[in-house]
Amino acid sequence: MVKRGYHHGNLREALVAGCLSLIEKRGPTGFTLSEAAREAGVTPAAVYRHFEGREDLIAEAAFQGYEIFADLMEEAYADGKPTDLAAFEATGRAYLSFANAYPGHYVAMFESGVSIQRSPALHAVATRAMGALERAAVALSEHIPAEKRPPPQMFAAHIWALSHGVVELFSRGSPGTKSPFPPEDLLESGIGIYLRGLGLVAPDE
Amino acid sequence: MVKRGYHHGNLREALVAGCLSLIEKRGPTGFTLSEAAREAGVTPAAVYRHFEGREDLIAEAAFQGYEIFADLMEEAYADGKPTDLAAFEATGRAYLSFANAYPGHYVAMFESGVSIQRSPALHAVATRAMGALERAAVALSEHIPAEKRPPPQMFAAHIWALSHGVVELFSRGSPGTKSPFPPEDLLESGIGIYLRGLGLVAPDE
DNA sequence: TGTACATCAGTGAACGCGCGTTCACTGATGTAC
DNA sequence: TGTACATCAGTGAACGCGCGTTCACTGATGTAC
Repeated sequence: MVKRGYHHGNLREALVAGCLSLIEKRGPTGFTLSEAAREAGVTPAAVYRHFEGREDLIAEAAFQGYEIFADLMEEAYADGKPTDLAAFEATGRAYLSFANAYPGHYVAMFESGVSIQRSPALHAVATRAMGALERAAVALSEHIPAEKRPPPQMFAAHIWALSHGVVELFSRGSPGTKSPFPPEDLLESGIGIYLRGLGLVAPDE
Repeated sequence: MVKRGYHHGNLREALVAGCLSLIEKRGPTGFTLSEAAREAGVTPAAVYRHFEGREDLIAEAAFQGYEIFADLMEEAYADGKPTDLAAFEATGRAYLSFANAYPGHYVAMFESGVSIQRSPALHAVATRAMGALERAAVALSEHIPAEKRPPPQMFAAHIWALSHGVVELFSRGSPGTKSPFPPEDLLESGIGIYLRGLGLVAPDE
């Protein structure tokens, strides 16, 4: 920690970090520009040296989240290694583990109300993240006989929705949350059954 | 509309209605006790004749939502008529159509941060709603050979998660939302593939 | 039917609060010569 | 190496705002006799 007297050193990142931890603790509502500043040991006015305002700070947090997320997704996909099937499953799991490992980023991205259209850069990185999942779906779909092959974007959407639902309902302490099963198992088994339904996994095992 | 002078007539319900429409328009964050009062043509202080405060108002809105939801789910389940399979599918669809038809309630229930444990009444009605889905899952599970039968709560959780994910990601104008498919189709096809994976639907059709 | 009175459901003024944002400022840092 | 100066990154006071909540109050309604 090289925080020194008058000049902070790296206020920009400190503010993002504060934003993330507040958002994680209290939800996107509970985040306050003033409080993030306070947490960084700085006057609220100082924030305006680095961001246009409250919204802009959250958007930056979301942006950084998407970058991490995109990296993780691409790493999970790994160009379809070892098999298209395994790679596809891995992207689904990557979604959940991202949500677990970066809860603040996750909330900033998906629950803060920040539009993906807010800036071209944000849009680009979000597209990159989803691109990995879509590529996985396309590769996988080629294992299905062409005449009974649903559009690959549909797989991607199904898996995305299932993962998001598991995260929102069972992985975070929101509503009733007497999670009957660990979220990992729930997602794993859900994806398994789903892939069987597509005829991509043997019905016996 | 029998709203008369000094006495409102039915302020309690008018406040709930105002709360719902605000929540629907602006999200759970954008809801203000004062504004709900204003919308009902009444002083903020008047709210305290009927509710303990802001939180309490939202909780009432959520409660009413759960009641509608529970009714819809039970109706969709219809004691397993005409078949266990059809009834199960119908409860999944009911989730989505509830979210469409009652967006304000939906947000109050699932995104406002109101805990289901807030009051016994709230907890009871939420349990009733989920009960329909669970009963549908139990009935359905009996069509699967006992030795390869996963726990029925797991189906219920999968379908719930998928439905919730579809709603959050593709049915409401939140993040990127260039929904590639209509949400109804997405959910329908997702459930279809899933049930095939369970061996409950013939793999050909 | 009329009157007295209790109860109920609102008012409106006031409070303290923390927010986001602006502004002129100043202390610290970096650079040219 | 030393000095002058531009630039940068903070301060702190101030602003107007709308919020949730409280309080003593008052107008409207319902009821007993």
